[in-house]
Amino acid sequence: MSVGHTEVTTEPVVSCGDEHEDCGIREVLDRIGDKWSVLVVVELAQGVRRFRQLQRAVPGISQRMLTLTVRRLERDGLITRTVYPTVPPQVEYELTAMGHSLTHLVKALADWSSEHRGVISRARQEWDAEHPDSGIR
Amino acid sequence: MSVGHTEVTTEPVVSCGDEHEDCGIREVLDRIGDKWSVLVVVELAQGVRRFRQLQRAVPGISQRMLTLTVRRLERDGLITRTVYPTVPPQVEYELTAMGHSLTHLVKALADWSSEHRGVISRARQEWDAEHPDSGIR
DNA sequence: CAGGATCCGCTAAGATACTG
DNA sequence: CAGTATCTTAGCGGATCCTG
Repeated sequence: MSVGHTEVTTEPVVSCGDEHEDCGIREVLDRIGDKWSVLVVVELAQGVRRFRQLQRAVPGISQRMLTLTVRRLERDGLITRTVYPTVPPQVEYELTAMGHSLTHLVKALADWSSEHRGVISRARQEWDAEHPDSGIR
Repeated sequence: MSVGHTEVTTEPVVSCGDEHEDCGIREVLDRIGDKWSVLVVVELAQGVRRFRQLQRAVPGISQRMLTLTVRRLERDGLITRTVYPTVPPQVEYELTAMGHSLTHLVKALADWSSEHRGVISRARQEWDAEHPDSGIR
């Protein structure tokens, strides 16, 4: 076995050898990679929430987007939607068991983010300084 | 303290109490939540790759999208771009240390995905059956 | 309160052609 | 090979109005 060749390749953590090409990563990202899903999930991690409560908890989200977001999360079995036939109507959203398990993943994301936020920010500034008008942003 | 009130609230895994509102989750998702970044990172987790190698390894990506993707990853300090002034030109992309750490996160995503893929798929079929023409997909 | 229905602008992303 | 430049399109997401 030849030495001298300094190729590190730090052990393939993701070999992606299971599926035809992309693991199932894209499947997850297609669900939580959008603008709002994670924020809704994070809020629901605190407990049961009603529609308006969610909208207030996630500033900037429109009714339309909130509706679409909770519908998709419900469709995937990540949250439940309970309608109480009162007047005025009352609808409660709650994480399912799977939804809660997703919460752990979100925490991993948050942890990684807070750990590297500074480094990324500095790398970005440096890159922007070296590439003044690159169009990238 | 009253009992009787069955509110579970299964321990807030993500309390999100650090930042003003959304933790740093969106920051990560804005980087890897797009259509291609993760796939490129996964491929680079195998080792150093050249431009065309990456494009072949990620079927369906266009030159333009690959360029944009690697530029952004480079800007964020997740990969390095090394140009060898040969002819024809040769450019090598490689994960940085931070890029490799991101790899662990991606593995967590892949694991969660493969664990729940079945459940999600079934939940989705059931939902679609109950809501024939809802517009959601 | 909890949404459904519309209209509409913006940008991400694909296709194509060209360059050092 | 490794890109850049340009054009075009799809659809995400915002705003607004309306209903049970």
